[in-house]
Amino acid sequence: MTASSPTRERIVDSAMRLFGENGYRGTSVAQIEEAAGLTPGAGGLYHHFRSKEAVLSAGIERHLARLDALRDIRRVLTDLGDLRAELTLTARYILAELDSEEELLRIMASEARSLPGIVEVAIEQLVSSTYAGFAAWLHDRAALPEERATAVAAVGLGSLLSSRVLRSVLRVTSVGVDDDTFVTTWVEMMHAMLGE
Amino acid sequence: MTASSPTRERIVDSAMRLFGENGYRGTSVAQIEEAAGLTPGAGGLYHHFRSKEAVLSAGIERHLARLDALRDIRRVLTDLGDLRAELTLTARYILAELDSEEELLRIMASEARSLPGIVEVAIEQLVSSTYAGFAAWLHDRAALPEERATAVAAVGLGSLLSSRVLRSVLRVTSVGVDDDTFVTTWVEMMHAMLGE
Amino acid sequence: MTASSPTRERIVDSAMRLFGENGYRGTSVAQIEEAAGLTPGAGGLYHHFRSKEAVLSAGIERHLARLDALRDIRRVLTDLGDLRAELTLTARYILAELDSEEELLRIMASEARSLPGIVEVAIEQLVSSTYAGFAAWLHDRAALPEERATAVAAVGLGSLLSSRVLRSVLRVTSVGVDDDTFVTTWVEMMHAMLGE
Amino acid sequence: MTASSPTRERIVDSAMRLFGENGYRGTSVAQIEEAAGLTPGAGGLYHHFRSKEAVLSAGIERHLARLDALRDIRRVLTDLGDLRAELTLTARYILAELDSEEELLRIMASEARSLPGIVEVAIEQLVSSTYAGFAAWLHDRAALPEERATAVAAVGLGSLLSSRVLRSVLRVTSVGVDDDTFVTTWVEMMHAMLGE
DNA sequence: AATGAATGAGCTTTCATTCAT
DNA sequence: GATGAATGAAAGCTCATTCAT
Repeated sequence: MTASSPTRERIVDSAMRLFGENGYRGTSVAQIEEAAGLTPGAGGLYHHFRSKEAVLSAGIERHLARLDALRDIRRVLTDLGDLRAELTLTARYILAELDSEEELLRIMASEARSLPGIVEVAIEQLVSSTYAGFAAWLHDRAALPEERATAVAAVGLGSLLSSRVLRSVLRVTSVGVDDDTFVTTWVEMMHAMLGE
Repeated sequence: MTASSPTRERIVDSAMRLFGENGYRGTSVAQIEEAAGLTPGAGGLYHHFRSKEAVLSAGIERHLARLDALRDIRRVLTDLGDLRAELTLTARYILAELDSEEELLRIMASEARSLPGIVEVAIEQLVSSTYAGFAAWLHDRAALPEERATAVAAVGLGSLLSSRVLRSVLRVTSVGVDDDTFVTTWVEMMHAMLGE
Repeated sequence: MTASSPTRERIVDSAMRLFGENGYRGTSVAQIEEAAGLTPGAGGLYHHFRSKEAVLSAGIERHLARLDALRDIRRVLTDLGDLRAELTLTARYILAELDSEEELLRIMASEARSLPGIVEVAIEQLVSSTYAGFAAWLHDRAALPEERATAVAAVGLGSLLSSRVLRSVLRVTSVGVDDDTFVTTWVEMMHAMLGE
Repeated sequence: MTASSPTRERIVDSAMRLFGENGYRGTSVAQIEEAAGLTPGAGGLYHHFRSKEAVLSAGIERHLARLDALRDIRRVLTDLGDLRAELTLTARYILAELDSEEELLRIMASEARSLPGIVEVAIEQLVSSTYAGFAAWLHDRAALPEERATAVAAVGLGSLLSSRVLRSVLRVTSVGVDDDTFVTTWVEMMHAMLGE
C-alpha cells in the first residue's frame, strides 16, 4: 500500500487505459493485473489498492493533478495583441488538452452515472473551472459583461468539447471537417461574435 | 418472439429506462423483468427476445424510427424569411429532440465502446445525418459553399450537442447559462458568422 | 426465495449438518450446494437464500421452533408424586433434548463470538428459558425460595449441560461414566439437596 | 525458527488472544503480525513458525505447561480437616483456573472439530486429568468407592465447567446467580452427597 | 530478523441463459 | 406466455505462504 512503486504505477496506467477502452464495469481486476504484468486473478492488485474503485480514484486524481494548469486557462492566454491569434491558440490548446485526457473523458462519459462519488467530483472540477476560466478571460480581454461572457463561453467551449466527445466518446470518426478547418471556423465565429 | 405484444413493449420501455439510468452492464435481466411486471430471474424476457443485447437493439431501433424526422432536418426549417427566426427555431428544435432522446444519448455515451456493433450504427446514422442535414440547409439557405457549410455545421451543432451531453451524460448541473440565453447567444453567433 | 421447497429444506439440512461438523466459516457455500444435490459453486443456493448467513438463520430458527416445547419445561414435569422419579425424568428429558440438538449446540459453541447477531439470540432464548423454567419448577415443586431455586437450577442444569458440551463440543469421548450412572448420581445429588 | 525470542513470544500472545476473540479461522496471519508489532502481510511470522497452525500449537502447549499444576489437583486439596472448607477451596480453585484459561477454553470450544489433531490432544489431557484427579481425591478423602467417585466427580466438575462454558464460550451473561452463591450451593450439594 | 511483493487457491456472490412444467 | 429451478462462468476479494532483498 505504498504511495508509489513501479508496480503501482503500472496498475494505474493499465487500469485507466482499460477503463477508457472497455469501461469500468467492463474491465476486470484480473485484466488489470495481467496488463500490469501480475498474475491475473491472484489479487496482486490488492497489495497496492484497497479496491478496484481505489484504482480508479488514484487514476482520476493523477489526471486532475496534471490538469491543474488547464484550470487557470488565462495563464495560457497571454496578450498577443491579436484577438484572432489568441483565440486560435485557445482552441488548439483546449483541443490538445482534451486529446491528452481522452482516457479521462471516456471514463467520465461512461461512468458518470454509475460511479457518482469519485467521477462526479472530477467532472465538476474539470468542466466548471474550464468554463469559468474562459468566461473570465472573455470578460477581461474582450470586455464582455459578465453574463454575456458566461453565455459566449458556454457556446464556444461547447463546440470544442463536442468535437472530442464525438470522436473519443461516441466514436464518430468524422463529421466531414478536419481539425484545422474546425479551428479556423471556430475562431471566425468567436471573432465575429466578439466584434472588432 | 412475436414481433410486438404488450409485454414486449413493456420490456423495451423498462430496459431502455434502466439502461439510461444504470448503464447496460449495470442493468440485470432480472431487473428488467421485474420492471416489466414479470417475475425477476424467471427468464420471461427470453420469450420475447433472444438475448439482453437484442432488447437493447430493439430499443435503439425504436428510438431511431422515431428520429427519422430529425434526419431530414430541412423539413422543419421552412422559409420564414427571417434567418434569425429560422436559426432560433432550429436550435430549439434540436435541443428538444436531444432532450426527448436523453435515454438514447446516455446509452450511446456509456456503451459506444463496450457494445460496438449495435450502438455504433445508431450513432453513425443519427449524428451523421443530422450534421449533413444542417450543412445542406446552410448551403441552400445561406448560400455557403459546401465545405464551409460543413464546417459551420460542425461548429454550430457541436455547441448544441455539448449542452445536452454535459447535462444528460456528464451530469453537469449548470455552466451558468439558462437555455433561453444559450439559444439567443448561439443564434447571434451563427448569424454573425453567416453574415448578412 | 419460496418459503419452503424440497431443495430449500435440503439446503438447510445439509448446511446445519456441515456447520455442526466443520463450523460456519469452515463450510463453503459450494459444499452446501453439493451436499444438497446442486452443482457446487453454481450459486443455486442463492435462489433460495439471500446469503450464507440467511441459511444459518433459517436453520437456527427451525431448531428453535422445535425447541418451543423445552422452553416450558414444567409441562414435562407433571406431578408423579415421587420427587426422585420426577428428577430422573427431567434429567433424561434434558439430555435427550440436548442430544437431538447436538448440531445447534456445536454451532452455538463455535460461532457464538464470530456471528453475534443470529446466534446470540438463539442462545439467550434457549439457555435462559431452560434455566428459568427449571428454577420455577424447583420453586413450585420443592418449595425452594426463589433465589435458592435459581442457584440450585444453575448448579444442577450445569452438570447436565456439561456432559453434552464435553461430548458434542469438546469431543471428549468419556470421563469414565456412562449415561445411566450419570443420571442416577445426578438425581441422588439433587435429591440430597432438596431434602426429603 | 528459534525456540524462543521476544518476537516469538509476542506472536504467540497476540495469536492466542485473537484466536480466543475471533476464532482460528477468523484470525488472519496478517492480523497476528500486526498485533505482534510486525508489518502485516509481510510474512514475518514465518521466521518463527512453520505455519499458522504451528502458532496455535505453541500457544496451546504453553497453556498446557502452565496447567500442569491443575493436573495434580490433589496438591491443592491438602487436608483442612473440614470437608466443606476443602470443597469450597476446590470450587474456587477450579473456577479461577478456568477463568485464567478463558482463551484456551474458547479456542477448544471453537476449534475442537475443525482442527482435530492439535486441539484434541490438549482437551484430552486437560479434562481427563482434572476429572481423574478430582475422582481420586474423592476416593481418598471421602472414602467413595472408585466407580462412585468417578460418577460424583463427573457430576460435580460438570457444574463448574458449565458455569464457565456458558460465560466464556456461549457468552451467556448470567443465569441469575453470582459466583459466591454458585460456589456455596455447589459445596452444599457436594457435601449433601458425600454424606457427613 | 524483517519487509515488499507476489502467487495459487479459495471464498461469497452475481448473472445471462436454459428448460421442464 | 410465464414460472421455479438450475447451471456455467465469471466477478471482486482474502489469505496462507514463499522469496529476494
